Amino acid sequence: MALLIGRYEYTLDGKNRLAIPPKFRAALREEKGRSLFLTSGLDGCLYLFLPSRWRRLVDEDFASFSLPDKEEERAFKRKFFSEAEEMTPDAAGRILVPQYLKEHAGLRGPLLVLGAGRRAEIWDRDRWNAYDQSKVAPAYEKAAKRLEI
Amino acid sequence: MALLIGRYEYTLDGKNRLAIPPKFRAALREEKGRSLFLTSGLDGCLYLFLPSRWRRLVDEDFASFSLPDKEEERAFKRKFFSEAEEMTPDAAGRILVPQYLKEHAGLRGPLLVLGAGRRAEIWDRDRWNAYDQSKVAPAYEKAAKRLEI
DNA sequence: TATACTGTGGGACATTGTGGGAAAAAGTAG
DNA sequence: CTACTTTTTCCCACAATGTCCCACAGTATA
Repeated sequence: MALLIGRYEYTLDGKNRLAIPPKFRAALREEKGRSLFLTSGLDGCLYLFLPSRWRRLVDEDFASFSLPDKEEERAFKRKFFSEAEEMTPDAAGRILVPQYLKEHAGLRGPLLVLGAGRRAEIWDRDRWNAYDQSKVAPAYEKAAKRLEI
Repeated sequence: MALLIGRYEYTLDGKNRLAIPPKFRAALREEKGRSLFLTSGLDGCLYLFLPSRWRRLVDEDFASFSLPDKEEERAFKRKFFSEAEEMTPDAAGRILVPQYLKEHAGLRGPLLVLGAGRRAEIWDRDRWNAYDQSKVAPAYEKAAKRLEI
């Protein structure tokens, strides 16, 4: 599977449509399926998966996943599946962001679509900046030093 | 069998009819049978199964299911079958929710139909929100990190 | 400069959610 | 069994939403 990298800035139009970066569209064309999978992510963003990654997630990771507490496991699986959507980009390469996911990620103004390796992430730009300052920047320096980049 | 995912908001009309999300109807059309199976679910919701999943549940999972305490097993199976209904959507894609199931799930105001993988679930929206806050949110982050999504 | 592509907007059409009425079926009382 | 009432099923209606298609200005590419 292609690695998703890069940073792209878009806006949600009046109909809650979001453009997918051309490079990610190209990656999608290389895949077997035609649709992307959009879910609510951690730290207030949305996750976007290519079909191959989504299938692996569901068929392997998820199928064998269990928690000691069955009630917790049920709760997790409920949330995971109920806040996931299969979206096929329209002719202009856009997907539709459902209202509840828009709210989850606090999408108001300009958005960022970030490559994040095996997935992409969608952030409200302001929220990303705040998160970047408070969490990413400090961690990044520390980690980069350990890696000796 | 198709995975059922996504979140959809509806209301029960005056005749206790509930719309089925178009995507789930499409999944039903792919199946051999024409009807959905509705049962009382855990944690105060209703479960909704596609024909193929229901058959597997009854023929395999259920047939081989046993409890050490035979009386408990009998009680469970009684409840399971007696609170299950076979519902065929009408021309507008709605099913009829029996009174006792409506009460089991506390369906009063707006409802949610949630994709939950191999089944769908029907929740009173307020009840889901309470459940989400108290059970799902705490478990979610922990589990998502373990999965390394 | 010309060409292709991208991001964004908007209109036309189809589908959906929801309500209600008529017909059929089931139940009840005499 | 008959006459009447209630419930259920089926069909139609329609506003509102969603989907699909085309448009166009701006940018990058050749």
